[in-house]
Amino acid sequence: MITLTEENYIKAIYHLGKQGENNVSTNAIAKEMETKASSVTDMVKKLSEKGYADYKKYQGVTLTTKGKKIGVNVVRKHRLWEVFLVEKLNFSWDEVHEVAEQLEHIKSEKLIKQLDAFLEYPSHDPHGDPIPDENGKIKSIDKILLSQAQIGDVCICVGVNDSSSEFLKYLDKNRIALGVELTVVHKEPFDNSVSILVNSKALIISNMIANNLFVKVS
Amino acid sequence: MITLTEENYIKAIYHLGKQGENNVSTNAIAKEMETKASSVTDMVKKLSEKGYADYKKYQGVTLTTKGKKIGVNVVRKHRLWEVFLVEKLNFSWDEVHEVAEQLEHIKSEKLIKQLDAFLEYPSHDPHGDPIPDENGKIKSIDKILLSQAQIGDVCICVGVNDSSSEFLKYLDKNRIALGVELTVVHKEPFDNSVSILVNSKALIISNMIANNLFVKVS
DNA sequence: ATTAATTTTTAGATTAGGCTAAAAATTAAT
DNA sequence: ATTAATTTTTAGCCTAATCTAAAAATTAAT
Repeated sequence: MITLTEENYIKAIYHLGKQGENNVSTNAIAKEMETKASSVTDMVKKLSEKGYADYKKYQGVTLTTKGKKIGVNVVRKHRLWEVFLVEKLNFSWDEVHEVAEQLEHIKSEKLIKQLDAFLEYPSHDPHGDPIPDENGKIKSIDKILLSQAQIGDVCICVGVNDSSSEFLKYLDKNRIALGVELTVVHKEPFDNSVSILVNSKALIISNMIANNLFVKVS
Repeated sequence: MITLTEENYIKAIYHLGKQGENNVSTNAIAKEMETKASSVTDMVKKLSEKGYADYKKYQGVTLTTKGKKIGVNVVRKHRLWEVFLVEKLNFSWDEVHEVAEQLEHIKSEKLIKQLDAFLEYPSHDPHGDPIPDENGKIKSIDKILLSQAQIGDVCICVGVNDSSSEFLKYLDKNRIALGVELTVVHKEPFDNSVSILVNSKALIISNMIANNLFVKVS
């Protein structure tokens, strides 16, 4: 049996390794998990012994197939629950993370299968992130950061890079949501800010914002 | 902060003390929690220190107001989740317990408030047990065990005493569900079995079954 | 009212996970 | 190519929750 803590470490490694491909450093995991590097070393050894990860001293860690499977499944559960919270329980997209962090650890195949069906097999979570299918397959759409879009581009907002409450509330305040159309009017070279047209209103967006908003050019 | 284990002990004490009124013995808790008496002693001391229970050596334990509040809230969450699983995710009443045992520990006021609304404020769970309201108030209906009903009584099945999967499957097999009408035809003094009419069919029910089925005489 | 049986508590160990401080290895900088 | 800085690991200790075995208290039985 896998413990809650092990599952959380696997999730962290999964995210840091971009789907668990690259070597992930001890310090990176420590930062992500808000714990000390020494604790990470211990846990990473254990994950390695249990067959969830490959680890060599001082070389960082990668997930095994078995570990990746767990990682992607936690992500699947997290995102399905987020959809549930927003669609069925009227949570807003900046409120779901904390609760989904808890719900993602509930163990029941049937629960997730039925939840998926109940939600009508959603493809993306409320932040635009793709929901892996039951085999762990993720279909990603070709999205770019708003900061990469060209002047004149008409695009649809499809996701956020940062899903912190502060950022999401900023977007709400400016009536930017997934599915909303944006037109790039001007890009200021001095500070890399972007002037856009959204909901037929002009809006100037800082580089920081533009770097955290995913769009699809239409 | 209360730990998961503490919460589970409180729940056990709550149930054993019938809403936490009576003194509960160490051994009773050990049996309920499937653990050793010595572990119970340790935990009960801790609950007492933390103000969730009153405990005197060799005298058993009772919940404080603070402890009862937690106990009743766990029960509320457990039963609401059971309703969700049956009503929305097509679980059958014998499949919900295990999953609800996990879901009952999710911490989020808003989650439960919204879930309650989403389910349209159910008064009872799928086994006929009442769902405490957000203030912990439980409205109990006047139900009796089928074994207590008199010959000629026409009654409605309103709950189960034992909610083990085996018992519930027995009921399913015999088309007995909550809301179903039963007529008591005969009570056999020799073995205390009960002959009933259910769905216009005659059925003989053992004393053991009759002792685990709650009905309301109409 | 003693003795016997049962229940409960204590004492001491164990396991999971985490921490601090020091040592070892790696990487960066002169 | 050494020295310096950083990262990672080790060693030793801590807390929560558990266990076993033995001791103490309570309850039951003669």
